[in-house]
Amino acid sequence: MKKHISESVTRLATRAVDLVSPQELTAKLESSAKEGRPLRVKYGADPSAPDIHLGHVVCFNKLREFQDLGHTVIFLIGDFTGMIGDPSGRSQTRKPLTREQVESNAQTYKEQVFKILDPARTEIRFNSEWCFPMKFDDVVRLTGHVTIAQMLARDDFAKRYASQSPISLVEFLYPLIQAYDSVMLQADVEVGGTDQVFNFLLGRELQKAFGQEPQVVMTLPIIEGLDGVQKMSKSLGNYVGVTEPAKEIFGKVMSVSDELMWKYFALVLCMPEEELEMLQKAVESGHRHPRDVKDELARRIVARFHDDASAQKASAEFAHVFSERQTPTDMPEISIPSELLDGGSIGIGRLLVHAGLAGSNNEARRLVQQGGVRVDDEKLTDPQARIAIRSGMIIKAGKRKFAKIAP
RNA sequence: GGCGGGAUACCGAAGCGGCCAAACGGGGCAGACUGUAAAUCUGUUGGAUUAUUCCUUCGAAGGUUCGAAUCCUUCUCCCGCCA
Repeated sequence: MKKHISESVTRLATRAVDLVSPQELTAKLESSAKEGRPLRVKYGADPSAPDIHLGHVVCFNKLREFQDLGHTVIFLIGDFTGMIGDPSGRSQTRKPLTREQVESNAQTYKEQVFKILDPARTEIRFNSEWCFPMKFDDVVRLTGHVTIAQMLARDDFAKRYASQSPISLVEFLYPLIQAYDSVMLQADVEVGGTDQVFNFLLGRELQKAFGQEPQVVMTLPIIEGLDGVQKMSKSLGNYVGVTEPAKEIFGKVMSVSDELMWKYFALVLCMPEEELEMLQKAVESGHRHPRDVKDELARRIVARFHDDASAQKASAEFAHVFSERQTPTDMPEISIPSELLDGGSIGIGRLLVHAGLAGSNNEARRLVQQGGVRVDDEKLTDPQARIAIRSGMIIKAGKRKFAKIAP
């Protein structure tokens, strides 16, 4: 029994960046086992970004581990915060949401989250439940638990304060709300990215103030997105969404840099440490080509969110298009309205724009001048060229954009 | 309440009467290379136009000038400092 629990702790602590504290986690697991009461593991979600991507998956994997040990995940949707937005208007990503938007986002979340989490052991909650009924005196009393010095302990606040950048009072309130959520949920554990440590720790403080046993805080690494530098996020557009088509997921993963792919193996696929090291050694020694390893990564990720067959297909198609430079097996078909045609032909610029392969005539011209356009595999260099339209004709713009003239 | 600083293209940031569709960096796109949509290097990056050129863009509205992102007026918003 004891041994069993220490194994659980070891397993749960794997790849966690912070764990406050292993002793407390052990104690909680013990009392959970003794009382037959599953732990309440909190995960807070932003209500405005319902596209779950690989960055979230890192945390969900961990939550799933808790579930596999019989514990309950409380998936908290921060709809209160979402509906208030950021009144200071500093952050464009924080536009106030309506009730309807929140609900439809929650629905989307459910569909996506259960690709990883076990619905039977997941509780979905909204913080508007307790935030909206609060009276102003409740709020003021809540603020009494925290000092400015504590707030300024948070790294980004400290930096901004030092550099005389603005810090809105609302921004002080958000961590407080998050912390209060932990109180209301009586969370035993809170899991999230490393950027959340401060907020999670504040949760502990507040729980203590409310006479609760403080939650165990567990943070996981943040993975960089496709650009390899910034954290994966929807607003930066460098993400791989779990509901994207197999082809897209595959291609996006293939565009991850060689160094970064290891992180994906570790955190998205939860590859055991020893296996990961072996793989890395195999690449370093030249036994395996990084491209092939990345292909494996991409296939496994696709298989996880779709299935093996789609993964194989995506891989084959990728090789077909990018390694062998063949045209893809399927591509969007376009038809040219007769009013755009002049004697059965059309200017290349207009054609590219119409096909959605270029955003403007100027862009189309640039594309042609740079040698990025091929019609039926023949490179065009003259931006003024006129194309005699023929059904089945294939237009290629850049490396990966294709269109076919409809019959 | 007093004083000062600022608002520039997707983002950051120069420019401070004409050579400014606007330096530079990031990002994006394209090309070369590659068993990768990695890395690296190169080019490109408002719109219309075959081109000459024209149109929109430097917080908003007016004004000065042959000519304004650049000067003046008013306005809006943001930030800091002191109280």
